[in-house]
Amino acid sequence: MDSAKQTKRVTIKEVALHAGVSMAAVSKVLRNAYGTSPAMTEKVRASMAELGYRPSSAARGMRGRTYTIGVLLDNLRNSFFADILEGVHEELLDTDYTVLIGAAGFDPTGQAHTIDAMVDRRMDGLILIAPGTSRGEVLATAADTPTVVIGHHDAAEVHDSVLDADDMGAAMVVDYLVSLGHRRIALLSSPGTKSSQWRKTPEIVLTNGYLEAMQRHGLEDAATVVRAPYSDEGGYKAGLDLLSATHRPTAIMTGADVAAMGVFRAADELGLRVPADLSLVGYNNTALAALTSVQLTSVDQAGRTMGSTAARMLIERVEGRRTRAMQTTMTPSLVVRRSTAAPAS
Amino acid sequence: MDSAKQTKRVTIKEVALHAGVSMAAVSKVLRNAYGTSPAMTEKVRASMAELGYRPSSAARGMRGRTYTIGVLLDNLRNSFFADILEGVHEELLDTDYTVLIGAAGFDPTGQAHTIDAMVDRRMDGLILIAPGTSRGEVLATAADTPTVVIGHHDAAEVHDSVLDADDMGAAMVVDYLVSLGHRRIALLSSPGTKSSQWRKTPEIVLTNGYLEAMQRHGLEDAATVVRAPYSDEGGYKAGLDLLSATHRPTAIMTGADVAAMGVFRAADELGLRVPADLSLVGYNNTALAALTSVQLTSVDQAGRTMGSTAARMLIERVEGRRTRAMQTTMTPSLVVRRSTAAPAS
DNA sequence: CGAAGTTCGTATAACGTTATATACTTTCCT
DNA sequence: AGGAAAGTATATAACGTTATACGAACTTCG
Repeated sequence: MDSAKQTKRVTIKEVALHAGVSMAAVSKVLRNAYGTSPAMTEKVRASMAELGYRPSSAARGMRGRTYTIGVLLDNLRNSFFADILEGVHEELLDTDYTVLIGAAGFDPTGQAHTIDAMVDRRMDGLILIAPGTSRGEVLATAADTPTVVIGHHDAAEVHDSVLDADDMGAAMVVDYLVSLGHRRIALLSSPGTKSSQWRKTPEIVLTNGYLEAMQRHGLEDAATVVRAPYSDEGGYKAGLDLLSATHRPTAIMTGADVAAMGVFRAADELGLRVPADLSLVGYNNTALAALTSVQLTSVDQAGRTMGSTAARMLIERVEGRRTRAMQTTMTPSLVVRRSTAAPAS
Repeated sequence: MDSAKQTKRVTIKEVALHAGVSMAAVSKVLRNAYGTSPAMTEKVRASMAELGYRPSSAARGMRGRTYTIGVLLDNLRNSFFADILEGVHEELLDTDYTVLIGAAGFDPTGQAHTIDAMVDRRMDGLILIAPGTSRGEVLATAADTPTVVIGHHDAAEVHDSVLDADDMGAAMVVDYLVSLGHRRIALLSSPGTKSSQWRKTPEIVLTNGYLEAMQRHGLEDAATVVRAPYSDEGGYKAGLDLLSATHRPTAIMTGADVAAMGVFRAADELGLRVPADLSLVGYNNTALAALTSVQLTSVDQAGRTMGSTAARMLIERVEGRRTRAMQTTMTPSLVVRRSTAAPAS
């Protein structure tokens, strides 16, 4: 007699009994399936409400869907992901789907585990934000579960993609900085995962865009690319390296706002002022960049739109309204704030 | 012949066949249940590995557990939550449990939906971070599913709690500001949800701590409390109000770092410098506060420890090693940075 | 040496849904 | 009127696990 633990949940059977119909009928109403008269639907709905019926996702998952969408991301600190998530939620607000997020860390193994966990839970669809897992694993997963990959530019027949024209973004930054008079413009990009088989990760596309733009301006000799994790610490270390070199750059662009903050810290420590001594440009235009005390020039990626687009594409697939893979590319835009200026001559 | 869609998953049955044992035996090995010889365990494990077996969480959920822990939070932008999450992940790293996060928004209805969704999915345990849902709903959920509530100070027999001594935190801030010479110290706290039945939400406890401390210093007449959502926008509006009043405060403390950033923006717009004209104190000591260009004095809450503690308590309950409810209270500490100074005389 | 434990393994009934096959009514056309 | 087609509702076999009950083979011990 353990003080009435575990209140028994109402099942489809009891609803059927209460409404005076078969279990199959209740199931049909639940799924909006064909073969239900308005009268019966109404009756069943009423019984469900009265009894407080809630379908068991576990049981549903054994045969049909679970009405769950999984979102994989590496960490919660990058507020660009919060933008994307907002878009996903917005799109799925009035549907029966629930969004569950897996924060898998930066380690590819951990990410693979999380993806597996989502598949084990029979999630209906997956949104993978710049997964560090090998391409092969993602393709294998996507073969069985509808998947949208955000970030990577590699097209695939088996999954959909939403991405940002990062090459264009890089070019915009370089063009802008050159127009201010900068020539020694360095890029801080992410190291990426070794042998992940992705050929066009965001950082690779970004780097190519940067190099092409530098070349276009005849600045190929002034181009410098350093690799560091997109974090405050990563930006700090790379910033120290870059800024203590003999011919230090007059401008640094980073692949993420958070890394730019680390560069800022390094500059501060070396007694360099932004933007007087160093122009700094971030990427993603997160809330961080807009802070009064920060005012970081950044590239906006419309994360919210990317999220809602990904969600819409995913549901189309889940519900079988589309079988062909597709890619959506967003155009970035430059947001100029106070971290950039003409170089000291 | 749809190009071999849906690769058939390996089931317990096939593992049993391959290992030459019964399904029951495989299930036992899977659960580390009693009644398995080392030899058989080894054999089954080998078969599972060879066939690439993965248990179906849906099927498991129908009778036993799902090995899933759900974490409810309102939004992803508050990086204090990321700290908590890190602690949760850390604690659960070497276990079979997977953490799934629901970002439910600030709306109580949305949060209730998300909690229901987690229960529908038969999650083994729930961690609710300062839920805005009514206390009654939380108690009802906790009666069936092991639950840890983070933030709210209301004790309950049915769920565990992890909280921060917010009254002490407020007192520390007031004491410090008074020691600097401040007298007109305002508090910006969260509005909280109407009729949520929680009597001791973090913001209420914080406010009480603040009022008591002001009183202790004989400053009850100088006490001002304004309520605004913990967001940049909320802080901005409240900041404008406070700082454009005739007798404006010389110091403002906020219940969240992110709100302090909004106050900063308001001060900037009014031509007030921090800390010369206004001392500003945040709460949570998020990464935001530590940024070079921000340097916000804040109260550290040891979010990571709160997360790992919550996870440990939850697993104890899930695995039935404890049935009595318990509360853990953390002691906050003040981190002084450059946003506070003596008031201009 | 037989009774009473242990230990290890098996058979099988749940668990709560979905989807397929089927039966019974109507409605719609010649 | 007669038969096909369309519309409704039902019965029931999965789905992949877990947990209980039970049986068989060993030990232990008085």
